[in-house]
This record gives sequence, structure tokens and C-alpha cells, in this order.
Amino acid sequence: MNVVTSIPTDITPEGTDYDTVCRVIEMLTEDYRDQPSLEKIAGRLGQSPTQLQKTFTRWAGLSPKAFLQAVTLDHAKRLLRQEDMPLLETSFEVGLSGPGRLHDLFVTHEAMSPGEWKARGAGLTVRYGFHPSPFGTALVMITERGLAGLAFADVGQERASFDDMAHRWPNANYVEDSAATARYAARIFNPERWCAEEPLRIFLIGSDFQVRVWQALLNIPLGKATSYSKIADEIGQPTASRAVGAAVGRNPISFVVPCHRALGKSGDLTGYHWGLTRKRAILGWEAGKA
DNA sequence: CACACCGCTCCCT
DNA sequence: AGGGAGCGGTGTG
Repeated sequence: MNVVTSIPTDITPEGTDYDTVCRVIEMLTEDYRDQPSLEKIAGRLGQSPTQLQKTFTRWAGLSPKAFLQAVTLDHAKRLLRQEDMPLLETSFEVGLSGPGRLHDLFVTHEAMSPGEWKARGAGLTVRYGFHPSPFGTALVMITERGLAGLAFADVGQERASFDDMAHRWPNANYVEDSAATARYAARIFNPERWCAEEPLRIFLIGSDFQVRVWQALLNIPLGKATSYSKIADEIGQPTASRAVGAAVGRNPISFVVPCHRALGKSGDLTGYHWGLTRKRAILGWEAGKA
């Protein structure tokens, strides 16, 4: 791997909307037993309920109350119960990932060949950059064949996020190019720029099994969710739900490949590579877009 | 080959 | 609610 000279720190200003949302989520999950009221939460943040309302509206077009509802276990269970989940398109052909995604980010996907996968990124040039997002700092990685990586970093953890990603394709050549990646970030996190006519090109770098799991994730519409066991069914390996979980956890293109829409069968969130709080935030944000 | 490690699930207190 | 067993893919040696 090339030596990396440019890892910015602390590019996201403190006191952002996401920061506030995170703290609300954390308060709520800490003492979920005695559900603190909105007034109490606002008070603990040193804000008025009205201010909190404004923050959520700016962030996701959602009231705090609607957001809280969207991230409860009950709501997750309802998401899992729905029957209209599209079936997985089993072919590896390039094409739209699924029908009927009116408000969702459209993508076309291309997967690495098994030979390329074994090379662990040899001969691949990856350009990367850090950008602010509704969910904290995002690390965007692109190749000539499309978007290959999207990671998140907590404040001051930019280097750790980069290492996490770079170790996945250790033989690739990494070049800082935030001018190029900024265009991707701007589009990915702005729903007004999601359109079917010009789908976002993504490049799935993973094993055969992993790519099949990630393709299944692409079929989950915005505002919905599925379970690890359902994904296992869809890819034709109904007893492999645990392996599915591991593969979901290795998804290199967070958010765009919606691994946050995979939940435990009971509706538990069970895990997220970039932190459970972030998974809740993304699901809540999407509830405001669905 | 043999492990150990995982964003799982099910069954049993 | 929490523990244990069995599950399949992957990385390491």
C-alpha cells in the first residue's frame, strides 16, 4: 500500500445537527426503561423543545417525535413484517438494482471478477476524500469503474476509518483527490439529486458470496428493512444467515449499499460497522424521506 | 488442513 | 433476558 500523506482531521464542525441527533439517540438508548420526554431531553442538551424541533426538521424533515418513533423496536418489527419485498435479481449483469424505488438513490453495479478479488486491489487506483455528511464525516473512495468505498469517521478518527478501508484492498494505490470525490458526496447525500436517468455507478469489490449479499441489500427500498435470514433465503442459502451477517458487516459502500436496512429477525438492530448510533440515525433520517 | 472470528437464530432456562 | 449450540464464509497459519 502506498504511504498516505493526507488525512485531514476534524473536518466536521462541532455542534452540527448530526451531533445533536446522536446525543438524543444515546440518551434514549441509555435509559430506554423510563423513556425520557422530549422536554427532558431538550433540557439536558441545554436547548428548548422548539430548538430541537428546528434541528430535526433541518436534518431530516422530521419532528423529533416522528424520529423517535422511527427508531423504536416496534417500528422495526413492522418493517420486517411487510410482504412486498422485491425478489433478488440473481444475475450478475449490470443494470438497475431494482424496480419501484421512487425516492431512492439509483445505482448500477459492477462486481469484481474472482481473479481480481484475489489480487487484493493490485493494479487498482483508488482516489479518496473526506466530506461532511448528515451522519458525520464521510470517507469516499472512487475508482475508474465507479464508487468503491464509503465509510464514516467520528471526530478525530479519520485515520482509523481510512486504515479500515485501505486494509480491505491492501495492494491498491491510494491517492488523495477530494476535488473528485466531492462530487460523489454531494450527490449521494442530497436526495434531490437522486434520479433513475443517471444512476450512480458503483463497483462492488468482494468475494462471490459477499457480492450476492450486497446485491440483495440493493433491493431493499428506502424506508423499509429486512432481516439477515430473509437475505439468506433470497440468495438461496437459507441456513447461512450468520454468514450473511458477516458479509453485510463487510459492506464497503455504506449508506449507498443500504446495509443499515438489515436487522435481526426480531427487529433488533444487532450491529453496525460504523456504530449502532449511526445506524439509528440513518434509519430515522430515511424515515423522513420515505 | 485446522482454527477463530462474525452485524444470526433457535431453543432452553 | 440471558446462555449455549449449531450454523456458513473468510482470514490466518
